[in-house]
Amino acid sequence: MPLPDLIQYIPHIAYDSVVFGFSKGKLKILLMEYHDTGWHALPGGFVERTENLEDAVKRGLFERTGLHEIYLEQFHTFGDMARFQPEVMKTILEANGHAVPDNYWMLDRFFSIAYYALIDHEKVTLTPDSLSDSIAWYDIEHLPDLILDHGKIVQKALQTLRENLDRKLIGGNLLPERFTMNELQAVYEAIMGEKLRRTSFQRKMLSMDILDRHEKLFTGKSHKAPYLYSFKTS
Amino acid sequence: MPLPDLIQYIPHIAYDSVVFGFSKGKLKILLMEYHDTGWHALPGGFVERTENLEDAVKRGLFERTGLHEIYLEQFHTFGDMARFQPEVMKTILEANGHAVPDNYWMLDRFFSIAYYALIDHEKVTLTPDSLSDSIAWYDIEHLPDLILDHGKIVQKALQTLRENLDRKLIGGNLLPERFTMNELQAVYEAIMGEKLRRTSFQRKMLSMDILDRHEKLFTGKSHKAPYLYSFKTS
DNA sequence: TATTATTGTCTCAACGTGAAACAATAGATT
DNA sequence: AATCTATTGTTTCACGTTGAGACAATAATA
Repeated sequence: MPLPDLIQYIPHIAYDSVVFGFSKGKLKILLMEYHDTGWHALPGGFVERTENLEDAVKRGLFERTGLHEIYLEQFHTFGDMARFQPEVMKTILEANGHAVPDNYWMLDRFFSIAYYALIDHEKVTLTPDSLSDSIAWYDIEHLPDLILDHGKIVQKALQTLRENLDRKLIGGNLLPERFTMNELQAVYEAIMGEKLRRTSFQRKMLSMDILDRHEKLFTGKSHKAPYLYSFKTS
Repeated sequence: MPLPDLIQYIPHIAYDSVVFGFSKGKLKILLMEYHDTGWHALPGGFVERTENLEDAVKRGLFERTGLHEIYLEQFHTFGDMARFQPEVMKTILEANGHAVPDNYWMLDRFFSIAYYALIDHEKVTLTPDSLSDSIAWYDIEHLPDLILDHGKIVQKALQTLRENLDRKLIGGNLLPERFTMNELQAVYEAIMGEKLRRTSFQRKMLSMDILDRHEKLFTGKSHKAPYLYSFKTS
């Protein structure tokens, strides 16, 4: 596979996405691992010459997760000189067997527009890109070191997610269509990083009139069965 | 004055700033008016090759307002194809007597990183740039039509400012060092676009323990004199 | 039938806010 | 000097929200 040609992309502009998922009670994000280097990075990409910015991000997410309809929110653009480290990209490309000219466009200074996405962990089919050995879920509390300023990007994403959690009622995007109140509470706790009071949480969620209550979920355990809920579509 | 050379700037990347001020009970923003065309636009600019993004924005704000220390917050990056209208910039440049080559870099597609700033209206010394007849304050409720998507940028700035107003306690940045409770309330009302209850507002502000109370302000009017307040520096 | 674990609901106290009353006071009027 | 007017600072009361805990309901087991 040859090096991508600059002609189809806009130079100096990239995006990075922080894709949140929820599994086994933990909040996780998607990370790529590049060939040989062992370096980890956020899934990102470039914008085509005639493509809307947000369409580029959606295209990249679809290629890696197989999902088309994704909850997506832009949260910050990173443009410090400190993130200009051409030797990082050069090393990654060379580890893939490419001969990289010194003036190759991917070695230029880039501004990265960062988005976070919320997806149902169960629905994704992960596909690495050509430069990567893997794309996989990593527990938000035990992340490996990330290249460039990607660690800072993750922290800012998490901060923004926390600030938006109540205001935008987005927690449900991390769960399947139907879920128990306990599962929803676990999502909120994983995002906020703190325990919440069961009764207050339930009362608050129900009083907001955003949930539909469905049938009970019988798990086989010897106790009262919880109801299943879904978010109202209207 | 010759056309700026691309060499010193990063192509495809611009910033726009929504500078809020408060005067005569009204919330205002700064707009440029370009020579001849009569077109209005947000004050913006480009990022130098080795300059941090935020430093570029501060540089532009200093050139136009004379202020160095400014409350500044990034809120969104605009990257739709719909904002790619090279004939707009071409018309502006030609109205300034420039001969514009078809491939001139300022006619390319640009991504604009938008910031809002809060400043004390009394402290600014306004200076137009070389392409503009004027830079002046415009009442947020009576803005002229703006070029490209600058109207949308203003609306998004205002929305973000409203969302951040209570959470970040930023209203004071629009006032002088010392102010009365009534003036602070007027700022909040102008931003939120609604009247607030005097007693609740006062109680809330005082209970947050963010204000220092100073001497009274005697205006000569025949009624009780209000105290002056300032935001705690700590 | 009793037990256990968990869920759904209710109660009460503490707190925050809207609405209104009340108290204080700088200058004008008499 | 006493009174009046307009505005500011404070207090009170009603009401809604939330934390903390009690209580009721129930699915499977002993």
